[in-house]
Parts: sequence; structure tokens; C-alpha cells
Amino acid sequence: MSQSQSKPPTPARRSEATRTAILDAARERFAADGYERATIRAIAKDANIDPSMVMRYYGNKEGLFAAAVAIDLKLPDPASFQRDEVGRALVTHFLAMWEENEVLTALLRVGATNQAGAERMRGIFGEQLLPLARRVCPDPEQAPARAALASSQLLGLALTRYVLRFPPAVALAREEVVAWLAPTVQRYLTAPHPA
Amino acid sequence: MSQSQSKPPTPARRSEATRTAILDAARERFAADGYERATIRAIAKDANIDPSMVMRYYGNKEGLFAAAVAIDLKLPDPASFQRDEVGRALVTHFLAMWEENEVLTALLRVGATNQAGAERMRGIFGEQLLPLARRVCPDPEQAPARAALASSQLLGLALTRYVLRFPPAVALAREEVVAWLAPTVQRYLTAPHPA
DNA sequence: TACGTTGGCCTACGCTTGTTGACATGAGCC
DNA sequence: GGCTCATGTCAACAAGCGTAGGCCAACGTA
Repeated sequence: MSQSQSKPPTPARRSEATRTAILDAARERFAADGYERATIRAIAKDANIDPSMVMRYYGNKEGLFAAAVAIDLKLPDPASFQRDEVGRALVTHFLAMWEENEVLTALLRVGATNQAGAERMRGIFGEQLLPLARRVCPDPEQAPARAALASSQLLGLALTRYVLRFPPAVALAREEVVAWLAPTVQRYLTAPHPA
Repeated sequence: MSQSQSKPPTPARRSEATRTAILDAARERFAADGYERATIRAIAKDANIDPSMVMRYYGNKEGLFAAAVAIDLKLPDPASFQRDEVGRALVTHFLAMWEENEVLTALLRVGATNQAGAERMRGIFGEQLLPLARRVCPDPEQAPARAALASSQLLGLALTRYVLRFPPAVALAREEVVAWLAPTVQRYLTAPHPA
């Protein structure tokens, strides 16, 4: 074992290529079809490998999904935000994240019909957006509600633009989306409680 | 007398009861499980009938779904809106519609993973919300974009509250939701184009 | 050369799915 | 009585699913 460690420090497993090919194909299928219709067989075919490879590397379909949608929203350090620009910054950042790859679309599509997917979605927004809300919103006690409201607008846009594909929502330019949504998110996070 | 009424010229098909039992069960299952996992067998069992009855009455699963989610948003006559209250009226109305029965939840869950479901969703919002937007927004040319923005917020709330069930979104009282969202929808529909 | 490990394919099992068609039942009309 | 049609049950089909396990080729090490 000391040998195996001295010889190839990282054997650069040639299986790594297969693993990522599977994950890429899985993300694409989950994003396009949702959980049930994204079959292991179809994913394997996309990745040009045998279905049993998926089982070997990820255990079962649930494990594959979990690995495929492990994601970090990569929100910048809350301290680095200008408080009155948080709305614009968030909307811009989310648009970039959604269009960068298909992970978030996959997560949303699956979350709509799958218990584990919904749980994962709650986790991501609860753990990553909530801390930021706590920082910028006036009363920390309102942070969960305010984060949820901001989520509702951000996810609603993603839903209409990337999942349901309402033509006018798809047609909007990025800057237009930002111009419209930034004040909304800003208000949800920092404005005084209405009424 | 009672006989002539109990056996009317139109036999008042006793299948009508079965038909609606199927539809009720179907709506419940589609809302809870989405399209794929809502199996015809499960729906039939809920309705206490044989799966083949579903086929007889609705042709196939797609037909059943189409019948189950035929819905009218029941938006009031656009002319009856006070222009500066359209945001509050819409949010209130939508909350009531979503909580009145499970059709909209079923539609959203299915729309997220099913092509036909997404198409139906586009149709409903395009045909029922758009005319209202045309009435109240300043420049009719912007109506589609503004209606889509309003949809994004309304559907985003439904997504987080009724589908993904973010705890803070579920916990919000109806009046609170209205207080937060009404200004947003109002702005999307009637405020001057930003920037 | 022989060997264990790794990466990969193939076949098959058990199950569920949507869908079909043959058969039973029961009420209304001749 | 018989006929007809609407209503409902039952059994079965072909297809597709997730998953399991055995077999094979290639390679690094002894």
C-alpha cells in the first residue's frame, strides 16, 4: 500500500472521464425530462457507456441524481455587498448561474415532482440565500420570510423563462430582466414591512 | 311524479358519477405526484373503478390529463378593475384560485416535466392574463412582457408555497402575501418601463 | 510469466406501466 | 318474454423500467 501510494500519486483513474460523462449526460436528461423520464438507460446511451456502469459508480438512480445536482450557488460574501445594490447583484448573479449550465434547471424540474428534489431545493436556498438575507434585512427575525419572497421571484422567473418557456419571458434581454426584477428583490430584502 | 323525474327522458347517464370520480381522483394524483408517477391504476383505485374505465371515458392518459386540468382562471372583466388596484386584486384572486382546489397545483407540477402540461400553462396565461395586461398597461406593445413578469411572480409564489413548500413561504398569512406581492405585480403591469 | 485490480459489456430477473379485448350484468324498449 | 345498448369487471399483452451478477480485456506489479 505504501507502494501504491509512492508509485502513482494519483493514478488519474481513466474512469474519471466516464464518471463525468455520466454526470454531464445525467444533468442534461434531468434538466430536459425530469426525474422519472430521465431513465438510466437513456443517460447511459448519451454517455456511450453501459447502464450498469451508472450503478457501479453511483449506486442507484437516487445517488446519480444527488451527484448530478450537487451545486453551490456561489453567492459572494454577504459582507461584500452594498446594501442598496443587493437586489441588482442577486438578480444578475442568478441569471448567470441559470444560463451557465443546466444544473439548476434540472433541479427545478425534478423538485417539482420529486420529494428528494424539493428537499434539495429547500436546502440550497435555505442554506445559501438565507444567510445573505439575515445580513441585509432590517429585522433578522424576518429574514426567512424575506428570503422566501426573494426566492419566489427568482425561481418564478426561472420557471417561466427556462422551464415553462413563456415566449415573452424567454425574449426578455438579460438587462431588462435585471431592470424589472432588481427593485422587487431589493424591496423584499430591505424595505420596511408593508402595512 | 317522482318516477317521471327519477327516470327522465335523458337517462342522466349514471356514468356521470363515475366520470367525475375519475376526474377528481386524477386531479388529486396529478397534483400530488406529477404526470409520470400518477398512474392510471392508482387513479382508478382512488375512484374505486377499473383502470379500463379510464380508457373508455378519456381515451388515454393524455386525454385524462387534458380533461382534468381544463380550467378557467375566472379573471373578472378587465373593465371592472380600478387601474391602481389591479395588483392587489390579482394577487388576492390568484391566492383564492390556488387554494380553492388542486387543479392549478396539478397543472404546475405537470407543466414542469411534461410538454403538453407546459403548453397548457402557456395557453392559460397567454389567453387569460394577457388581455387584462393589455387593458391596464400603458403601452399595449409591452403587454406580453409585462404579463410574463407578473406571471413570474405569481407562479413563483405558487411554486415555493404549494409545490416546493418552502416553510417560510407556507407560513406566510394570505394578507401578508398580498401586502408584499401586490406592489410588485402592480408595478410590472402599470409602472413606466424602468431604465 | 502469473496475478490481482480496474473498467467495461452483456444478459437476465422481477416488476410496473399503458392499453386492449373478451366477457358479465342490468336497465329500458319491442 | 327477448333485444340492445350502456356500464362495468377480468385477464392479459408488450414494452420499458431499475437493478444484479457474471464474464472479459487490459494493465501494472511481482
